[in-house]
Amino acid sequence: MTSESYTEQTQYDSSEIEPRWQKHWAECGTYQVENSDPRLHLYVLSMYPYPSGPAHMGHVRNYTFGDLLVRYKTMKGHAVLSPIGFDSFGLPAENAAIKTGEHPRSFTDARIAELTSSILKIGAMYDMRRVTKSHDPEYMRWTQWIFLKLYEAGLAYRGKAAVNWCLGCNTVLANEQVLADGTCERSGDLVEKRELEQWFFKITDYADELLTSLPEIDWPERVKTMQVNWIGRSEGVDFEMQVVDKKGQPVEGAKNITVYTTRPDTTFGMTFAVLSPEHPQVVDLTTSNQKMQVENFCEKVKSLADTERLATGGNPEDRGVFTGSYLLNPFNKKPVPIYLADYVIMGYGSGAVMAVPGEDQRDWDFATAFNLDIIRTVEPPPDFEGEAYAGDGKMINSDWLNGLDTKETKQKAIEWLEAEGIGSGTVKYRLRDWLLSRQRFWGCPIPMVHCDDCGTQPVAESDLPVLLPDDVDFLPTGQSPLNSHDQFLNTTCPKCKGAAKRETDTMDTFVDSSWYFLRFINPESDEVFVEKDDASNWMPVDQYIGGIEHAILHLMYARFFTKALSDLGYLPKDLREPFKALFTQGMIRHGGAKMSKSKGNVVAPEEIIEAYGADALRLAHCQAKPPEEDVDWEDFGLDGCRKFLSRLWRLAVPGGVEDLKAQTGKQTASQKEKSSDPNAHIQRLTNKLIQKVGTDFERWAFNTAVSSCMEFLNELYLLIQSETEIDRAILDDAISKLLLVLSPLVPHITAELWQIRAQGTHIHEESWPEVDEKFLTDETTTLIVQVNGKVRAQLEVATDISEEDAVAMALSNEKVKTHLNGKEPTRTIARLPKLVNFVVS
RNA sequence: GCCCGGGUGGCGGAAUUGGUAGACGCGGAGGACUCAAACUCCUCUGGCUUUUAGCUGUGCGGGUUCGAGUCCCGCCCCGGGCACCA
Repeated sequence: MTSESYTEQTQYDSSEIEPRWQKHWAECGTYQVENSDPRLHLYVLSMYPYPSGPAHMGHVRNYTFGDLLVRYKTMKGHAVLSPIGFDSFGLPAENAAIKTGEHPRSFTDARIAELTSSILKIGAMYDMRRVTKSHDPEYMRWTQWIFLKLYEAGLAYRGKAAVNWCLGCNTVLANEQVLADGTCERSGDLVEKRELEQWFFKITDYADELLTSLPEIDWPERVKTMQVNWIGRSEGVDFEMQVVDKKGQPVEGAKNITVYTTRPDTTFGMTFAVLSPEHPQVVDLTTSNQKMQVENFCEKVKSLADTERLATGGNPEDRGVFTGSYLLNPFNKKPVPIYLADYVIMGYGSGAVMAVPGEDQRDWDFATAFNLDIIRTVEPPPDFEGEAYAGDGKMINSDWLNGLDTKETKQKAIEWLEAEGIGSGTVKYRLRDWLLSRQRFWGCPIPMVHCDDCGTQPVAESDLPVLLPDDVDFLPTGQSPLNSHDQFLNTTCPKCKGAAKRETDTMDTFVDSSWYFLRFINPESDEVFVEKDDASNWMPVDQYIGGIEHAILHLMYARFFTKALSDLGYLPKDLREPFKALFTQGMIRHGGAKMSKSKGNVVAPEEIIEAYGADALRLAHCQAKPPEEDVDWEDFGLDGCRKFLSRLWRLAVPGGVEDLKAQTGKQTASQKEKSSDPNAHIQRLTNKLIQKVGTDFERWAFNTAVSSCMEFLNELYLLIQSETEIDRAILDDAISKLLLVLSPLVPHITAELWQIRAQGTHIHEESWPEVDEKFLTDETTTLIVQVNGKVRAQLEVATDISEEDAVAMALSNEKVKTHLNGKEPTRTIARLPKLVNFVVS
């Protein structure tokens, strides 16, 4: 076959090439790794997808980046663990069941099949032997086992609390799943507070470590900041105050009130105290003539929705009420009135605060409304008046603290309270325990049993997993069908063997996703959920990739699980963080809006793949924007990407070079400056390309990696079409290297070209090409000549030019002469071989 | 209010250490090929002007420096997170 006829016959046809290679990779197990692999282990993981059907563009973006990294790191000689699984429990399957009657299991299995098939069409490769699914009985068994271990350790408990109830989902939610406006993050429905008995994980035990170990992990700053905010650590002091009468005389039998403050330094300025209306001592503290008003106020607060209550603003007079009682300010021994206010909540600190209107704006507003004293204890800047001063400064009106600055006062005040035996420095967190019960069917059952005689008992390990029944009617009752399923419900008590009822709550699906990355390591084991030694070899995940939407929920929970399981001895002692590095890819929008069915702006990846090919789509994802930024579908240069691939094909296909060269006579030859030695030039460009693409891959700069490849290809086109004589071996080597560096990015076309160029090997078994340093050093470079900082000339000079020569050359340049205007430079700055700058006055 | 990002041509973006601002792609203009068109290939493409050249230009105002998109100070705008949390 002559080269001409080859190019004519084999056009670039992605729809033929891509499925063929995908099949080949799957059959050869190209991206399967063993735990015992002797190469350096690397764990690259994309976030556990919820199977909602065929992949959407967000998935494509995620898996394109992940796959690129897996392939690149494999070329670099690592054994890369690249698994995938499915977060297959959750509400959509159950809602569908209520609508159609189809069991969530078969519904979910069908969605998983769709998602798997479309992920493979992207050309993303995984070790498919390691697939896990949350709803798999074997997986459920270990989820329940972990629950029991946490329960034994006191890290899972049942407790009564005012919890978030989503009216749309008919279940409770974790604090993390409620948005700031009081709606459900999933359904958008209103969330209300209900007093219920629920299961919790004691994540607060780890509040401190979750915070302090953040600096050690390589995560985006903003994700870490979000976690810091969410944990909400504050340092302060708890101290007690005595209940007194108006004159400061102790009230017989009254219990002391504990307040929490972060500003003990300002205590001399406390002119009143405020309790939460839910505070247990409210009734005792209310005097008879204030009784009516207090009761009315508490009623009103109770009727307020959480969102209304937490809303700032409103009339301060309507937001509080006097109880009639007083507390003794221990610093100045003066009585201060006790008020109730809706903005003080029982769930934080002790539900009681000291009010220092001089240094707290909220207290200032309250004091103004109720005509209470305002005493400044920190000297505000001059001309500062009419509002609270929350900044630092010198202490005033504070007796023995006067004259000190804010910071040392704080310390002194805490020491004094501790010495007096009425208080101690404490640290508080905003983080609450993780509420994990869900009143829904399609989740992992909580393996507990309620016995009338023995109370709540854990299911025996040997009886795991507790499975979900198959014969279930899904009715729109708002009740989990488990509540009315006798066979599921009735069981025997693991302790007394008497009749007992099963727990009908299932686990939050975030429980499933808090340990799945561990299961990938030993997916087949029925002895352990993960082998400690293997976990030690693979964990932590070297590169985790996913969306910013999981910044708090999933990422915090998974960190908690890892720490807890490590402390309990089921994971290596030194494994304290699950994800060493995290990359959060940007979201995809379309026409400025989030892609959604209701907006009708969804772009189906499979259609794009049909029209342009998976390689073009992958390329477009990498090229359009830096991967961490949000990107609009309208900014995807699919045509440009497809064009690039066609140009690559034309060049690299056997006979392509000759074909291009044949056009030269008819074409306008390249206007670009011809290099004195085109062969050396190509070798230099080739080696620079390898280096550039490699470092760009490492630093997640896929957009510039693509640019460099395009630039390189353009340059080859020009060189071939110019009259220059090029050594064919050097040119072929350049093309081969281009294919190699592109192979993680566009795996199909490069595999095909590699094969038809008869390289004799499979490109995805090749190593990353070595950079030959000797080609990196340029002999000449462009020297910039500036006069007063403005560019006046560019000179081609030897890279090792001396300062003397450079300055002489620059001075003899006509343009430079013109701008020097006959004057002697007062100063000459030389940064060789890049720049010479003459300063003239 | 506090804490993170970010602001560069018509558009997406590049500039990795303070040293040619606008790489690469899209869009646009012109040309070659063609009977013609498409494809393909080549050239040009921040703005202004008196266009072989000059001036100007990276949200705004200052500053440091021989030199600032990059560093410092003060603002404006956009995106995100947290927020009566005591």
